[in-house]
Amino acid sequence: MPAKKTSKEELTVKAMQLFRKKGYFNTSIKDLSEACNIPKSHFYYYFKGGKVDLMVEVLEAVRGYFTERVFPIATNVDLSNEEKWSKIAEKLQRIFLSQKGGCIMGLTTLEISNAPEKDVFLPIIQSYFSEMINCIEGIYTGQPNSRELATRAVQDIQGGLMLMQLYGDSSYFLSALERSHPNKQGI
Amino acid sequence: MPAKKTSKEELTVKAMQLFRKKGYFNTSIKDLSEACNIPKSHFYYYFKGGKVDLMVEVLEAVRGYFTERVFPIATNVDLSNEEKWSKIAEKLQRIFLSQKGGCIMGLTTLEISNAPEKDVFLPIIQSYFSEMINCIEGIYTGQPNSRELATRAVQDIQGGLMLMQLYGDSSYFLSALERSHPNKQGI
DNA sequence: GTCTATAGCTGGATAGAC
DNA sequence: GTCTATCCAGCTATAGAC
Repeated sequence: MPAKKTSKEELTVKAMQLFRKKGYFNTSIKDLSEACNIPKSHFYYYFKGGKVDLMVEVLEAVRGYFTERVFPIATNVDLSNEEKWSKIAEKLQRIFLSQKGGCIMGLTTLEISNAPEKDVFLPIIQSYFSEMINCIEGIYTGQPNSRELATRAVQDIQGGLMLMQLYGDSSYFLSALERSHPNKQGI
Repeated sequence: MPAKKTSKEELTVKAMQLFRKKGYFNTSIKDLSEACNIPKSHFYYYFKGGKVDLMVEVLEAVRGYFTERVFPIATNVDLSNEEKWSKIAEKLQRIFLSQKGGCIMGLTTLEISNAPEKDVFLPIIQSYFSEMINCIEGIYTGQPNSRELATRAVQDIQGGLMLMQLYGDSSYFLSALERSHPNKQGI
């Protein structure tokens, strides 16, 4: 395992934590370098395109994590829909409650959607949310309007993450998870 | 009507539009001054506390608008719950679809909730969302769990505004409004 | 690959003329 | 009240030694 690869991954993880907490525009390369105990210029060695390049790497890493570790749960044929959901809900709780800060995808969307960087960042985030909606839709099999229910679940969760940040109270997020349980989707 | 008051209001409105589109950290005093065709220093005459002070004024103006013009619809005794909701939904559509940009309250929450400015900004936004939840709860009278349903509606709408920004498609927001109709809250 | 040093610019904010 | 001029801190990014 080459040292380069390891270091770049470490920087990406640290950057993710900071972007998630403080947002893209309010996180400076100086903040990052101090959090990593390296000189600022080191970032420009690994991320030739500067801050934008770094953010792309971060967003793709987050999306990749969900694509590989979270969303595939929905296609596991050995699990019932209830089991799939409880496993996914557990993962989401670990991800969004384990550290301060909210959802980097939601925050970046709002920060960036009217800025020049949108052309680079938004496509990655769009894939992320499309995959998430598809994932949940797969768990709502049998419902005639499974697509709308899945979209609603994602919106509810995303709004819950926002109110969680606002009031410092995780119950908004947790309630959204409960409401999104496949057992509760009957109309 | 003194000239001072008028000018300050104009600056506040322009600032609101920019903050809503670009966010707090990515909007500079220079951006604002160019949008208003005045020198930068002019802002510091009206808003002694600088950018923070200006943002407080903006957030309070937005909150004030909803408190005076939107939320009172829910307590109008001449209207049925359906009528109340359709009037409120109409207002929300005018507010959130008439111009580019999303919800300044949601964006600011996520941008600021781990920054020093949170102590000044978040209380105003908290009042705004608490009033909104109360407002919708008042329309869900008769439902045993009206509070949870109202909270869900706010989260759904807020998530819808986010996906609207992300995909450039207002149907996420509009679907949330439809789902939040008091007629559809039976369990 | 990792560092120091610094360029070059833009940020928020202020002083002071008018 | 409104302007010009300016300060200084902070930013991204690069050059170049080691």
